[in-house]
Amino acid sequence: MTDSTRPARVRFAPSPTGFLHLGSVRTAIFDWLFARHTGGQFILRIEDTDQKRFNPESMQNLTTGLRWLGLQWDEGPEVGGPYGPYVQSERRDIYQQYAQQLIDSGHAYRCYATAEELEQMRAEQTARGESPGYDRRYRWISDEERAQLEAEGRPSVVRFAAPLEGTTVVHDLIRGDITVENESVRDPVLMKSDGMPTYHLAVVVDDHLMEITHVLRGEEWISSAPLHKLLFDAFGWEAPVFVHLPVILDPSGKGKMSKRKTVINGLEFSPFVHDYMEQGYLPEAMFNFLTNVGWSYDAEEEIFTRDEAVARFDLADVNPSAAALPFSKLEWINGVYIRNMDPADLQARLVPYLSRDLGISEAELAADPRLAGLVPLIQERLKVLSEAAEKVDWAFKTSDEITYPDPDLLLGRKLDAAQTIAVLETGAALLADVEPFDHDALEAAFRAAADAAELKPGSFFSPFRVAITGKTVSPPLFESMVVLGRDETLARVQNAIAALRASVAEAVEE
RNA sequence: GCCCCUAUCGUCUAGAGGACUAGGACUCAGGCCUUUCAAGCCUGCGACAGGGGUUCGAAUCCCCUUAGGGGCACCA
Repeated sequence: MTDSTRPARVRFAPSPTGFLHLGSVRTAIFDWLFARHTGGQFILRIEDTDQKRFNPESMQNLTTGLRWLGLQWDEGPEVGGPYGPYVQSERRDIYQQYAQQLIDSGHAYRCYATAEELEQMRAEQTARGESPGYDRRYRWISDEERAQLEAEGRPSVVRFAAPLEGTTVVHDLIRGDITVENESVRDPVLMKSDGMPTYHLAVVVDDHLMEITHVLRGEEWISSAPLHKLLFDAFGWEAPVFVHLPVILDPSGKGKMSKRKTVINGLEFSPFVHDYMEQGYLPEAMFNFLTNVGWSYDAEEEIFTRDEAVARFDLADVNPSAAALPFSKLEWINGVYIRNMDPADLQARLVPYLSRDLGISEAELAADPRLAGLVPLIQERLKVLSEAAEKVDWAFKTSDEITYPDPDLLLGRKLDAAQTIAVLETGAALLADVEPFDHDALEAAFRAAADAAELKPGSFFSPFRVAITGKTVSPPLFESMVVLGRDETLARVQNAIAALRASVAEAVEE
């Protein structure tokens, strides 16, 4: 159990270098859940101190993705807050001030090593079989040497003067104590020569200034946690609680999930949130799915609402071991959410996808009575919203656009072309006369006809399915007929009869 | 190479020394239902990495081994 009585301040601190990644989102979800659980704040901070890698497009991608998932931040870009600015590149002066404070107190120093010099140093270390790391060569130079280098105008960075002896113990909320020899902290760079801070300085200064109580981040940060602890100590600040979340593994189980799409056994997996938006995953399903990786609601239930998760979430219950995302479960969960939706809601959510895939304007679709009839028919058959088009496209075509390139598909089970034509003609007569033209009347009439013809329903019905939709797999038959209406249904059946006759004639000629 | 983290079915997980013949979910296989496809229902396959301790008793605590993962930048 974590102390849930005190409101926590947690931050999600991505760097805007690419598209929003599922691994990042899982961290953001845990941040959000913990903030809500404790009645605290969820803060968004942009870590854009690497000017070379900054990608302006990714800001939009990030905020869109977070909002899609319902992870609205309480403080941060676009919404402001009392601890701003929340974009690190706008906080340059703050970091410079704190770096100077560290230099003044003897906890940091300027280093004048060039990139080439450092590269050579590492090469030599590796050649000697030593582990590569800065050898502190500028830590103990004399004041005269320092003055000389400054006078020459040599560019410099600010490095942390790490303790040379002893050990540092970082307590991680889900992993316990992590102990590291201070000697292994090799005076990392705090301020780069361009005047920007490195992650290490910026994160410590900002987490302190923004009064962050719990630092949630990926386990790839474990190795720098002792450095951060040491920095908090050097400033004389109290460190926040560290929580290193398990990394998300590649679906293949090999290594961290990559930052690009991967193909495994012919299936494509994307690590980017926007791809799931596009495919028609529901944000609430995605949220539910991701929440179950590294944390669990209880021993039995895997489907739960956001509020239920907020009520139970506790960082102390997070599982420390790395996990691959179980994508087959995502499909299942999404299907569950779709099935549980109010049909009117589903219809509204389907409109943008159908509009895109069918080439019909959203306004036109929304007003089309066929859509309302179709949605309940496909609701339990949908795994993702983007599948809808292929399931209902036939309804939006004209009878001429339904073609039968392979007329044999029209054939009922164990029926030849002549028998199938007879079936279709029987059905056509029923379709012309049945009253009312609704599901029950149609089913009754067709079942009676199948009986009379001494055919199994499946074998009698299937020619109509293909005639009407052009496909062997479709939504339920009679409901589909009702959506089309009597005239359109009849026209398609007649076209199918004609297609079969033509194919019989062709076969005779040969 | 060095440092650190982790280890339960194929995958995601439950498990806080006795409630474990190790539970759930997804996937897969079989069956039922059925106008196709789904959905639903039932059944099945399937795991405590290995070895030492501690203890009356270990999936659970300790150690070693092994395996997997992360890190060793003027990137985050």
